[in-house]
Amino acid sequence: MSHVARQADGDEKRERVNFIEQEVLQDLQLPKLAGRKVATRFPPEPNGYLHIGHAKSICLNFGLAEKYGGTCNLRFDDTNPSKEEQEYVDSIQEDVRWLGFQWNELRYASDYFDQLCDWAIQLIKAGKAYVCDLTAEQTREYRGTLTAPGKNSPFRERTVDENLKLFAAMKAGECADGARTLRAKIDMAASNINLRDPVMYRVLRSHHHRTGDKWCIYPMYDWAHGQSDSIESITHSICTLEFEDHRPLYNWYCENLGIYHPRQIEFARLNLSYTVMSKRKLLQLVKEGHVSGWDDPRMPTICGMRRRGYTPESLRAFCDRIGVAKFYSTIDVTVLENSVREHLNLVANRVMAVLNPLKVVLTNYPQDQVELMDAINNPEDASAGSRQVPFSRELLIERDDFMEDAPRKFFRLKPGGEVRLRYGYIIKCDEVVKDPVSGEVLELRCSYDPETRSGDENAVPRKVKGTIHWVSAAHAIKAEVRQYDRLFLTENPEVAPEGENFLANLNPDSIRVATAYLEPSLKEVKQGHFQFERTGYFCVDSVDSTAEHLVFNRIVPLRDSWAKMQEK
RNA sequence: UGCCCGAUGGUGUAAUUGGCAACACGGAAGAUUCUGAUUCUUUUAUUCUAGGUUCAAGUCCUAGUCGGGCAGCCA
Repeated sequence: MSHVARQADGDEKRERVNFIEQEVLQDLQLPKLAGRKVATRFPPEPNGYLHIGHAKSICLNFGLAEKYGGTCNLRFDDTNPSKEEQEYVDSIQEDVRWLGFQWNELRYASDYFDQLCDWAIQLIKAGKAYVCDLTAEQTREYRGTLTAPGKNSPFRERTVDENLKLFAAMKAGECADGARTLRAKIDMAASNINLRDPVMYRVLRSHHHRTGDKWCIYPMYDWAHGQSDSIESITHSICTLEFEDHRPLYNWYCENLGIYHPRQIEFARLNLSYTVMSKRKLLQLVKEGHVSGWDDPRMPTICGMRRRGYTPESLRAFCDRIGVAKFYSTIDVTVLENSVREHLNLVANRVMAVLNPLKVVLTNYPQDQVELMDAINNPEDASAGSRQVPFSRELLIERDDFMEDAPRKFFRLKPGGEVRLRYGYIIKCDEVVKDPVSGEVLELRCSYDPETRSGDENAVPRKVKGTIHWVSAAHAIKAEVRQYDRLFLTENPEVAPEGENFLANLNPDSIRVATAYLEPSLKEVKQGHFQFERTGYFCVDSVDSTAEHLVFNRIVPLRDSWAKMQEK
């Protein structure tokens, strides 16, 4: 009912759309786009794994198409074979699908290499492109600086015929790598450096993951991207802010080629606190073994988050929540974590698991008796049903749930105190057994109140302040539990002490492995997300967990207001 | 001493395009609770600076401040 009310409420409110969506909606009214639906593309370079920053772009591009009945292509920007690999092509497709999106068409910039080449010849013939023999270093010198204009290349005024001939030679493999380039003839004095006769083609002998050894010249990003968009009839080419300066060039190519001209719109890429996002740094973490791989659950990669147990729904909700703007902002990781909790709370079945055990003996409970207690699987979802959990004389509880010298506000077990065992009985702590030497608490001897069985209609309605989870010692199954924490200690890992880099900020305690005791219902589990009651959300590790050796990853802990209180 | 872009509560984004600054998250307080979870209620706090235009400016103009991007044959 409240759901309906909320919806009705929402209908009355103006829908909030980001600035890109606004522009798109307006553009669609233009005569140029008459009768057209929005068409976007997600254009990753296959030189690394996708991360949460890409998820923002994916949600934006695919989301826009989805929302307005348009289309979104997945296009690999594979114009630089020296850095690109099939492995990445595969993982990117898997990640996009996993996020819940379907591309209209799967394309590659390399699909357009022939067309691009024809267009280059067209520009040469129009006197708008020339072959340049300057070395890379000379090219840089001639380009000028941010404050000083460049000067024309001595090869700038070659004749059309000569350019045609030389470009053919480049293409035919008659030039050494780096010996020549094809450049657009624009303006060496332009205040925008991208317009100072940008390189269109470089000579590069490198095996391409799709075209093999067919080409020895490869187009630059700027020369490929806009035309690829144009070929695919993209209406809106959405990219990150660093390409803002490239927009005039994007436009120049489309205009001078006289081809359909999509509109490029830029937005600020995502920054997350306590993590790094650059491909170079992520690669370094992997290569140097600071993490176990691209899919290490501590990585901000999509595959890392997937293995960690984050759900596509939560990632999409997160991307929705952070909005889209041109302001370069940093989102606090807790926003991500809260999105994850929000979804998991709805879908994750509850189970009981003890991470740090303390033995409890119920002295007045019959020696060999075992009761099966009914436990609700998910209070948020009645259809999830219930299960039975064995209860017996010897139990394991969480060590943190007992305190010998407890403060007033401590609602859990203390000497002489009472607590409810979740789905069990109320018990009273009668005796604390300690190691005479170390003083360590070895076990608790308690008595249970047989009149207080959970769910029993005849039970006496007693209330106690606290409820704790437990497992039956004899029935519990062991599992390895990996409790993850943030990979970096500092909010912005890029800021490192003098002479050091981001690695100095690595959290040495970002993974903590423990042996946990789980209720037996988890015995045959192979996959899935669970809430370990009162502890956190956990998932079966997709890589290392086996029937003989269960491994769980902590996705995210539950909110803990007790811990927060203690901090004060 | 170039060009381009940006600046709204603690954080992130809105503001019907010049008309009462709002939404979410977080924080705080409380209620409910057999999870110190969830849920619910209440509450907190905002337009970078200085001028100008206007009945009216977060929005327009001018200047400044601060932040970011750009000098790959990377994307």
